[in-house]
Amino acid sequence: MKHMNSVQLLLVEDDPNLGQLLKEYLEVKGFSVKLCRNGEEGYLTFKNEVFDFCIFDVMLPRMDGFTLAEKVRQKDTKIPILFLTAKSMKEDTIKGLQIGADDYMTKPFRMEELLLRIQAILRRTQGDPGSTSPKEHQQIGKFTFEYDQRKLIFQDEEQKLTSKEADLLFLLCQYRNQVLDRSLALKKIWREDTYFNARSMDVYVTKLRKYLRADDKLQIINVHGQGFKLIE
Amino acid sequence: MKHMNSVQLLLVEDDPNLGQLLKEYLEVKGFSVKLCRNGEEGYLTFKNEVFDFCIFDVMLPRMDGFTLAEKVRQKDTKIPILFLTAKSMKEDTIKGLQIGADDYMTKPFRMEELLLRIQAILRRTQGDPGSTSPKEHQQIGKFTFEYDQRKLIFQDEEQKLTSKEADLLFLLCQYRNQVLDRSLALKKIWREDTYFNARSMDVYVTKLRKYLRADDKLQIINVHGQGFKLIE
DNA sequence: TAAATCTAGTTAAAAGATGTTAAAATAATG
DNA sequence: CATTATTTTAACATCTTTTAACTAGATTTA
Repeated sequence: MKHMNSVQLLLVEDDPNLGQLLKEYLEVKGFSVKLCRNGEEGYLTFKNEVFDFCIFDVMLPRMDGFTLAEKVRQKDTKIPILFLTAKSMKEDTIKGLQIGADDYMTKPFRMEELLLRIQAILRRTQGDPGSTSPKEHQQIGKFTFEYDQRKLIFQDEEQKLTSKEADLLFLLCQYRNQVLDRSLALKKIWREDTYFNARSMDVYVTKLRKYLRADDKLQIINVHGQGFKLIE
Repeated sequence: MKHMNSVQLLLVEDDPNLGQLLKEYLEVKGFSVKLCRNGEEGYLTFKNEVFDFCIFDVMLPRMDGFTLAEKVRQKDTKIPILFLTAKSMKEDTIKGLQIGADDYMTKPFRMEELLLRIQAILRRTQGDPGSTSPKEHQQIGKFTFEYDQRKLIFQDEEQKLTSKEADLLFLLCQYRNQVLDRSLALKKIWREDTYFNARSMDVYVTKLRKYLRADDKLQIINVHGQGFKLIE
C-alpha cells in the first residue's frame, strides 16, 4: 500500500444523495474529500483550507458553480476545476470554458468515469502519482532553477538557495505570470496564514528579488491585498 | 542501527483486557510489545522510543487512532500501521486509507489472524522494491555501499565506515530523495532524540559528506528544522 | 483631499539551527 | 595494560529563519 498524502478534493454539490455518494466513492479511491452544500460554504471552505482539486455542481444555492469557480480562480489560477452540469447545456459549457474548467461531467454519469477523468487531469497537471517526482529543472528568464538542488544558475554563477527561498520561488514559478495568492503561499509553505508568517514571507520576497535582479526582464510584483506575481 | 532480534511493536488499545491479552500473545510469538492505554500516551511513547510496527485501536481516549496515526506518519513515513476498528465502519476504512494504513482488523477477531496479517505486512515491507534489504549492496551514485560490510566502494578505492557512519548512510539511503526526519534518525540510531545526540549526528553528516564528495552529483542537503535529504 | 489605516519594502538584529574541527571520553583490540 | 578506533562533547563559525523597527505605498474614511 502506498504511503502518500492523498489528494485534497473540494466537492460542492447540493443534492445530498449524490454528494454523499460521490464523497464516499472518491474516499474509497483514496482521495480526501470535503463536501459542501452550497456555493458560499464552498468558497469559505476553499479560503480556509488547501485543496488540490475542485468539483463543482453548476446549479448551486447561494452561489452558482461558475461564480464560485471564478472566485476560486482569483485565488488559485492553477487548481483543476471539474464541473457537474445538470444537462448538456451549451451555455454552461461555454461559460465554463471561459473560466478555465478542466473538464465536465453531464449528469447522470458513471462514477468510474468521473474517477478516470479526475485521474487524467491529475496526471496532466501533476505527473504520475506513483512514480518518483521528476527532477525539476526550470528556466526563469536567464536563470536555470534547480529546485531539488536548491540552486539558481546564471551563466557560471551559482546561487545556493535556502529551503524556504527555494519553496517560494518554486511556487511563484508554478504561478508564473499569474498572481500567487498570499494566503495560498503562506498555507502551502508556512502551514498557516498568520501576521508574522506574512511578514516573514515579505522578507523572502525581497531576497528573491535580489537574486533575480541579474535579469532585468524578471520581476516579482505585488498585487496589493492579493499576492505576488512573477513576470518574465 | 542495531538489528534487534525482535520486532518492536507499539500497541495502543484502551480496553485493558484486550490490550493485555494481545500484548501477551504477541510477546509469546516473539515480538517486543509496548502497550499504551490512550492516544496521547501512545504518541509520547512513539516519540521517545523506536518501533517497527504500530497497532492502533481507532476509538481511543485523549486522541483517536487516526489522529495518532497522522502524527506518527509525519515523523515516520514508512512504519507499518494496522488499525483495530470496533465495527466494519466505512468511514474508518476510508480515513485509514488516506492516512496510509497497511491493514485493518475488525473486532472481534482471532489473534492468529492478527498474527498472520502482521507477518504478511512485515514480509511485504521488507521485500518492497522501494526499500533495500540490509544485506544487499546498494548503489549510491558512483559508489557501492555494502552496509553489512560497512564499506563504501568507488572504483578501486574502498572506504571503511564505522558503524554509526554506516547506519546513518543506510537510513539516508532508505529515504533517498526524501527528507529523513532528524528526530526519527536520532531515535533509530542513537535511541533517543537529545540535544547532544543531535550534535553528534551533525558531526556524522559532515563525515558522510566528506566521503561522498568524490561524486559531485551526490549531496546531503539540510532541510532547516526538519532533517536531511540525500539527493542523487 | 488630508488624515487615518492598512499593506508592503527593506534592513538589521535576534533567535535558532547547522557546519566544522579538534580535543576529550569511551569502547574495542591485541 | 597499552594502543587504537570510535564516539561524544565542546567550541566556534556560519547559515537560516523569524521578529522588530522603520519607511513607503495604497486604499479607505471623514
